[in-house]
Amino acid sequence: MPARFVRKLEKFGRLSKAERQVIIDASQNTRKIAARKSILHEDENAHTSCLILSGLACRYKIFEDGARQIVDFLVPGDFCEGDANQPEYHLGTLSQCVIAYLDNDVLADIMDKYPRISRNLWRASKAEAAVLREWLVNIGRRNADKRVAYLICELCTRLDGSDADVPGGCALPVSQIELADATALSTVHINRVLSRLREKRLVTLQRRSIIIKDLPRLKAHAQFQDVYLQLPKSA
Amino acid sequence: MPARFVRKLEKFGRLSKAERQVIIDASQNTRKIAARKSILHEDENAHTSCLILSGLACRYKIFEDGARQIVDFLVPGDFCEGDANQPEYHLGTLSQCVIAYLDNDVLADIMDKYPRISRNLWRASKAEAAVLREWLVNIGRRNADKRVAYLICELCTRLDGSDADVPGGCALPVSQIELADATALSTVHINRVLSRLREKRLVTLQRRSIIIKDLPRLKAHAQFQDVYLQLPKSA
DNA sequence: CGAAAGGTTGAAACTTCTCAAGCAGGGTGG
DNA sequence: CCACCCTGCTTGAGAAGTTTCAACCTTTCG
Repeated sequence: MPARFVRKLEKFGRLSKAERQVIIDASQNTRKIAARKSILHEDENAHTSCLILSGLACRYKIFEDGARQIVDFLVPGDFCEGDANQPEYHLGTLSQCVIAYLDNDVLADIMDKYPRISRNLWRASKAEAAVLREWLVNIGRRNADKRVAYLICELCTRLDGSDADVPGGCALPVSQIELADATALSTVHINRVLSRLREKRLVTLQRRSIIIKDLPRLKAHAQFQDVYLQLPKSA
Repeated sequence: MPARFVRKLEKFGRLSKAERQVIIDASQNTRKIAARKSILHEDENAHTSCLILSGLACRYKIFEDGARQIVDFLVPGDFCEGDANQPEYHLGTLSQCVIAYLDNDVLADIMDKYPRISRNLWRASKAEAAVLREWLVNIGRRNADKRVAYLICELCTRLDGSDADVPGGCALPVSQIELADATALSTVHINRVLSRLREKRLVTLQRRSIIIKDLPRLKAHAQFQDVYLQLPKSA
């Protein structure tokens, strides 16, 4: 595995480095997936887990009318799997991703062999729940401007360091449509919100990506506190 | 422990009955808590877990201006704990509750002794995340009428059987203010939504509680699907 | 070169919120 | 026992935020 993947994984794992390595070693295959593709095929959904090695992915729900709600972003180091109990939810890539796949049976064996893995998967899952709660509050109680700024801060923080091109900030491979799907706003309104953020020189826009050059300033503007992300203290 | 607690626990546990029993046996103490009280004192937050034996509780975030967002309900059988990484979040009761408390150190010992417990806590946590995703979608994408109906359906389903007074339905010990806090709507608007539901004879209102006599009809109205709750198939 | 996808802008409509006032019930102290 | 108060519920009217619709522009890609 290329060194840069490992570097990324160390920064933001919800599992420890050693635990991720166990999963990577047991992985049956690693695939490179293009942007905007499904991560799990229909038939894999119920019995396959995966570990994001690079790129940006998300979990989303599709409604009958085609509307979409993104409910979580997945960054390098995140462990995820399909859920047969949420059949309308899917995992998909936003940028090109490299993903390690693992059959759930193999995962069960690993958990038998390394009891700490299941305990730490529990911890990781609790961390995921903390992020979900924060999204809930964000969508439920913050107005459009703060909501968008807050979400950008979260994503940028979780991706921190994985973007060599923008030191101290990052380029998010997210279109305005996708940002609307994640914040539960219309694309038209997202566009107006981003225009205001651009006027304040907090973000720069490019087709299909959002560039943040001064993350600390955006965090101050969004009143963003990152405790809930449970980052390593050294960061 | 009274038999009715056990009966309730069997219906809706996210942990299996046996696992809950292990936790109950290890519990240092069980307390009866009045309605609208905090479940964990400030100093317990970081090192105490609990298991709801009866009653209805919730997790919520308090904002500086006093506003509140309820992010989850806790029903009998649910396992929960404080989270030092989300200092603005709290656990509180809505009705009178009986709760078993457990020190996290003791929980760690249990997990060493019964490896399956940690694996199933992981499963339980994933189930909790599924509920959170559904709340996110509910608040993000449904209009006030559907949102309220949907949430009532979820809560009623999770509480199913614990209300002997309303066979086939239930009485939710939730005020309009609390429902507003959970759905991210204003109390004024909740009142108007509930008036419409009452006109359609889908709910009956009492001071500080909402009574559903015909849950199947309300579910049809809200287009509520309960797969995500992962109920036992026998139900 | 044309088509498709993403972004931008304006105007009107709609949902929900806020403010404000009043009502109803339950509990408490005199 | 009554008066009062506090909390929760109800209703109206205006304001605010967000969506929808529609048109057009820009970039990318085949």
